[in-house]
Amino acid sequence: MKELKGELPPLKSLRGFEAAARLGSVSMAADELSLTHPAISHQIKMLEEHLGYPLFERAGRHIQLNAEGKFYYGYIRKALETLLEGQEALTKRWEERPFRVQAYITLSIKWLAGRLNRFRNLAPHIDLHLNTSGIDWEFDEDNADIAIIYSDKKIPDGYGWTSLFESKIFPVCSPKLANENSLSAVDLNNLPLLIVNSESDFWNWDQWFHSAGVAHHEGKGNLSVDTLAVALEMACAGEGIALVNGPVADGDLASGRLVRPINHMCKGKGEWGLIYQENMMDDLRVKLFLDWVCEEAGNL
Amino acid sequence: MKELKGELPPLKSLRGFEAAARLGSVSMAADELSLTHPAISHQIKMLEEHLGYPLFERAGRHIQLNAEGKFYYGYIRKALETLLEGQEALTKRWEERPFRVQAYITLSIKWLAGRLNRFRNLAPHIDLHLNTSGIDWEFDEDNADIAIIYSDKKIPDGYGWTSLFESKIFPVCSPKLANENSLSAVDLNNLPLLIVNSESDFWNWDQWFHSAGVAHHEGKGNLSVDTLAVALEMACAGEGIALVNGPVADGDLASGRLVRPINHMCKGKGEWGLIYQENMMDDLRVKLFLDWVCEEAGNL
DNA sequence: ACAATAAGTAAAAATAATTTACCAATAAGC
DNA sequence: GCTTATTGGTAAATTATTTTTACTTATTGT
Repeated sequence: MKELKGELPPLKSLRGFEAAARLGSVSMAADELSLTHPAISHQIKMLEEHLGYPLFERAGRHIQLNAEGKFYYGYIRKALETLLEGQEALTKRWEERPFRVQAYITLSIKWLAGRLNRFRNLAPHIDLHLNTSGIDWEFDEDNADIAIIYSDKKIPDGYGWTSLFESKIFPVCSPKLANENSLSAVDLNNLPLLIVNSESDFWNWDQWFHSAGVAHHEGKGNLSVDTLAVALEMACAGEGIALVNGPVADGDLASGRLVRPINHMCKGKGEWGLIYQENMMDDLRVKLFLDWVCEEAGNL
Repeated sequence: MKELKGELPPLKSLRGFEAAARLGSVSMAADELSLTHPAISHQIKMLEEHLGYPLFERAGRHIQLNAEGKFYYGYIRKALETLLEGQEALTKRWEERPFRVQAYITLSIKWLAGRLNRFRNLAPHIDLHLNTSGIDWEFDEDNADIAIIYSDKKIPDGYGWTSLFESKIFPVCSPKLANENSLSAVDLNNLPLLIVNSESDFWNWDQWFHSAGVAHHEGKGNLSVDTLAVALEMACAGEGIALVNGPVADGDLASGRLVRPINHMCKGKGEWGLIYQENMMDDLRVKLFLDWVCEEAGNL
């Protein structure tokens, strides 16, 4: 796109010119724009001086556009209308822009997926984009407006945090596997564990065994997967024991697809919550989503 | 036309936004507009604050329009282009606007009409409008840019005056009438005089007779007309004697259609000249016309 | 002729824009 | 890997612009 060539008129004077031209009166224009009449008079003078010739006929105590003024008015009016139109269209576009929610894939499948229809009923005008593919464990503020994450770090300045679930770490497996085997923590070492290939899962298993007073020695027949969602599905299928942190197994426990073979539970270092940039609190959609998630989490 | 509704953006910031958006750089925009980069930075900030959301993505030390910014840019660009386009069209229109010349009907017929083609050759781009129908004896500044008039008044402030012809008052008639009659001023009282129904013509006859040392007594067979041009035509036809002031009979005297029955001539109170508003001297067309008329009048 | 209304003008006041001087972040060069 | 140059952002100070106040002129209506 090329550079604009030509000297633009004094832009501030355009409003005054438009109003005075339309109303045929300096005083009325001043009233409309909440200014005094000399201000309008001066604005018109500036514009006429910029152009080099008059736009109004001063007949007695009234002013009226002359032929050139009438001709010019059309352009000014169009330009100002374009500005307002653009602003309006932009605002509409802004209000309809996607609302980007970031959540881990497992939480999305096991907790969000079954609930999101309720949010969409609540706020059908919001164009929600759920982003689960983020490689990042942390809040990706460039690609999300809000995120549900598990964090054990201090929330940096400029970010808001709303707690959702406390960290509850416990093993789950299929009812069949639980019934066929004994129920002490030590015995888990002899069953196939479904290990998720992440630092936090390694830490969680260690922590759980440690808090149960049992040494965690790498058992045989363990399976490593890269997503908890997969591990849970395998647990349902009786392939082994998965360790969950938070609400991701709640649905399967309620339906009986999974059970807790041992009641022991420990806490992780962090907690589940919603994270967002503080200035996003002005955004109505953030407020709505935040309240809704809290309600769903039973955390009012 | 209805009032513009909606709050316009800070108009001064539009130029800065346009340049920065187009160039993708605050500094380059500042260079283009001969400002410093904080000025552009501030303009952009004003615009973003007015809208309530950002238009640029700040990635490191570079800026780039975001999706909304790109969308908005189209409108801003269009509005600014409309302003420039209007200005250009207006200037063109202004330069091509009619050049309005006021002249008495008789001078127009007897002096201007035969010469004007030369001016049109000289300045073919000028859209000359000759106005002779003005009832006014004086300069009608609302309807003319320049006028050729006879004036015996002081030229008011704010007006320019250029002398053309001195006042020369003398009688004319057809050669036939002149040859058939005696040639003394007294005798004119006995011939049919063609009196133009205007104060100045009454005064001219009186003045002429008085300066010739003859009493002017209302003769018989006089004819009153309302335009000197008609009186001159009647004089050509031998109907009587007309009195002229200035160059209006020069053409007919040269061609022999009219003669001066008596050589006596007197002066009126004023002179012929060009009158115009002083600020019109900036107008090239006024200068051109003025010079041309002076040349035609042999008054260089 | 007089008051009332509208617009123009000039100086003062108020407001807005720009610059200067600084900082922070990034990219490039050694 | 450290330094340097470039780019953008910020805040206070300066400068420029806009607006107002107070007054004048001109016209309209009574």
